[in-house]
Amino acid sequence: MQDTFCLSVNSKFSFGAAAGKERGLQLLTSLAAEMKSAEEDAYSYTPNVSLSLPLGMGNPCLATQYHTLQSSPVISVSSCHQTGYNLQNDNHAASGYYLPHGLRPNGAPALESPRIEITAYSQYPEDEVEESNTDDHVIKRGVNSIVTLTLPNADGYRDPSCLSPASSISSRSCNSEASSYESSFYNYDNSPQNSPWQSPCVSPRGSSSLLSCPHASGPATSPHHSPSTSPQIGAVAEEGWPAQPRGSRPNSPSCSGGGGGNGGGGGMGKRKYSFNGAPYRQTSCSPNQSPTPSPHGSPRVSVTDENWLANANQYTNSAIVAAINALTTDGVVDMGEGIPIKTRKTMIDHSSSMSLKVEPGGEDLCLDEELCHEDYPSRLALKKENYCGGFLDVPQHPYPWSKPKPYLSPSLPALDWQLPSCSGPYSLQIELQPKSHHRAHYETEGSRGAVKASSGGHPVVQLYGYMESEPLTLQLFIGTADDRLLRPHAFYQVHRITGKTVSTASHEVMQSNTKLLEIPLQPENNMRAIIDCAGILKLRNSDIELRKGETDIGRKNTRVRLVFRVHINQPNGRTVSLQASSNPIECSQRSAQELPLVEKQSVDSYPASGGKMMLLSGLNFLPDSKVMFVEKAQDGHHLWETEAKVDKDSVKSNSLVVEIPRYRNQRISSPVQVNFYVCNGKRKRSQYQRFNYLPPNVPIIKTEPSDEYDSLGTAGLSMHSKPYFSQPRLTPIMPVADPDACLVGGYPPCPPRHAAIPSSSPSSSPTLHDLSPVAYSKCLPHSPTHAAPPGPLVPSIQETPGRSTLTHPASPDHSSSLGMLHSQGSPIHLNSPGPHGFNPIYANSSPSSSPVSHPSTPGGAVESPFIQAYSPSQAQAGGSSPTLLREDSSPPSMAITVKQEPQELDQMYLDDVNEIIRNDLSNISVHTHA
DNA sequence: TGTCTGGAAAAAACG
DNA sequence: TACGTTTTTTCCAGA
Repeated sequence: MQDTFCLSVNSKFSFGAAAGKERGLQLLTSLAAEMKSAEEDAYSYTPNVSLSLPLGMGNPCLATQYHTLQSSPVISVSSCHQTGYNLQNDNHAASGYYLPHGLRPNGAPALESPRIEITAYSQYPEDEVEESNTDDHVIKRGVNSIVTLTLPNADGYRDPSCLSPASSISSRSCNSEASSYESSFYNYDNSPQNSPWQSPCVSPRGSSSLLSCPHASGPATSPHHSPSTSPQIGAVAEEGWPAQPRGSRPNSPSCSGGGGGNGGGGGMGKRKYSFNGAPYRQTSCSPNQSPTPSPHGSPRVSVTDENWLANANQYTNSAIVAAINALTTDGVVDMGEGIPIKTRKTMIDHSSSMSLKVEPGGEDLCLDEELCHEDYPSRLALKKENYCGGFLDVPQHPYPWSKPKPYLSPSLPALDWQLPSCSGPYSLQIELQPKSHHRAHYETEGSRGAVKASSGGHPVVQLYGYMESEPLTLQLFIGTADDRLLRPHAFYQVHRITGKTVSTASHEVMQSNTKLLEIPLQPENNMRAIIDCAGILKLRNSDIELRKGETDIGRKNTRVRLVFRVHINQPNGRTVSLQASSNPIECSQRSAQELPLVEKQSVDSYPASGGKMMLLSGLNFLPDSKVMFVEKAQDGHHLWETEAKVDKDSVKSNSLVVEIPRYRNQRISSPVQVNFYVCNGKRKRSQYQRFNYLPPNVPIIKTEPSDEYDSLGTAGLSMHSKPYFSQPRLTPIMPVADPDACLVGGYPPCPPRHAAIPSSSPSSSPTLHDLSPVAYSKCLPHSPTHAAPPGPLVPSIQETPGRSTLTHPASPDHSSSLGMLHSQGSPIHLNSPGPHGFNPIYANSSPSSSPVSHPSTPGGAVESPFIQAYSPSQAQAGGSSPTLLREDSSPPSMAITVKQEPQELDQMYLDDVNEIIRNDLSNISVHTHA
């Protein structure tokens, strides 16, 4: 940890030239020290707290502090948050709070060289590393706070409203980005107060113009180019980077940007865009240039929108917000963080013109930029000096109109926090799941359209239990679908689609480095939204991997999930935040065509004797497909593997019947969790699906989560929605970084909570969020209660004293280690039952509400199905209710079953990833100078 | 004309 | 280091 911090600090400072930096350093240093201890104690939390808040260490609930800060300007908890937010780090920040250092890199402090950071992180387990952004954040925050204090102004905010009408145009990344970055995006971080919605101002030029779409600038105007393409790169490429030699793909941002990457490529003539031409990179387009009319102008604000917008304020807490905002600006300092070094360098030169566009990875930049924009006046100075140090100078633009301050949600949970899908009377459900495959488009390509539903049409999301007349905003972002906790996907961004065929109004906003699509949920539509406005943009791996702090690798990391969130203000001032995530979506071209995908299974547990036929439904099954059952030890090595008998005669491309093999040990006394996968060839395997072998005497329980699948069921087999873990196994659970994590009160989680709710947080329901200043407090873990085993995540939600609960992403390690449950649908559910009071299961008042039932979701089941998963930690911890998660109806036995393996990773995935990471780390040095 | 798509070549990453 | 394979990214072209 220490190292990390140190590094961060240094790096940042190095960048930051700003005056006061030293001060900041000192502070940081001290903070770091504190944090460190804190971290030790509380994992990630520390960082956040640290900075400004002394609370710290001792304090169990950082979050609280954090929030507290909000209330008290001084501390600037909020600032931290915000800072984080502002910086892009929101997530991080947030996460940071909860996450241990290692978490995502995004937030990583700006190091001069990303590599360095990585190295530092390397210390930690992969997981940790990845997730850990926290530290950085912390630092940043600290820094920010320090620095920031001064900045306040929100004048400059961009008008969110302006956003991306372009999007429509949008398909093009440029636009999109532009929009997002420029107009559309709205960084929560940045602008806290106003909700973008509220101020729909349209920028005359279109914000985009400012940012300008790369297109214009781009030399080559290939249609494809997405202007926005990677901003950074673009900039870089165009100006800074001369053409690179082809062969090398840029690993470094530069490369990417440089285009070298591709551009480089081809000797062949295909890749036109090389640096020079690099269209996409063009992003660099000078704002001015942006030929593209900014979407802003776009009328997009429909009446509907307006209404919707009106709500925007919901979250706003004026005073606090204001304070926060002021603080927020700080983030500027860090802006550089997200940017790959090279890029930054380049950027420096470019300065203003480049501005907004950020590389994919650069989104950070974008954020930054936005930030810059927002506070422009004050910020600019900072930016350039500090953070930007040259990089992202954003041209100041003239936003004539006052920034719409988006509402900032200082208190809103970070995107990597795990939230429940239902709380109290509310239940957010995905009524219609997206197709399992959607080819994402690159910035260099045109849009590939909106994500479609498997049954045709588009995904549908509905909020149940909401009886108010005020419309709400549904947020959508692209999340991960791996074994770890659900978090924003670093390599994919949601892309706003507009056009004739799009019936749903949307609006882009940036939060942290993640683009969010905000969609109105209106009472007149029964709080139901058809998601026909969301496409998926693929960012180049090289761009993202170079990002500072980014530890995830993009290769083979092509599965994502649509993550929906809604924040409901309560009369008492609290906010209930719900989240539902879709089934995993394979976004690569090739994979979608060849890899088998198991979407549902008719049986998820059966006695060790086996013999029962299980129906699998999914995609790309072949007559030669094999189904392998595997049991792995916690250390990852195979304990047992056997090929199950596939009924060749019944094999269809979308369904397959397999006989459950006999387990190796017929005398198990407790359920044993194993995995199985479908294999079409050497490297063509599906992700692991979960399966539990039950002791002979245990009543068989079919876990069919839902009857829904029955329909599928051929032969009467009822299907479970996705494998528990399976694909996404992700997340669900949150490890709570701190066991003690506090939950915030709110509604009790979904009704059925078996688990007792922690007394401590009586009211807390994971879901709730308190906007109140105090709100997210983090609780430091003291309590083992949550059990999360030491590292492991606890599913959880935090409760802050009295506040809302959230789950945190577990620490990286944890995450990996965890078994997690994963709820495809809603991760949240999983939470640890016990301590936190979450229940895996929800009962919903709403019709379909219960997650479990999630009837609503056709796939609904899907969402919650996994529930079974439980958090290992819990299991281990014992304290928590073992129950866990079983969502379904799984038999009692299920409850017992806990997964023993905390984490089973998909080999294909994880193994590869791990290796890659290892390699990467080993090569870091190399890259560094490269 | 512009958006979507499917397909595939070229480049890069791996082993 | 060379080479084959796999994956990623860019282009092309048709609807």
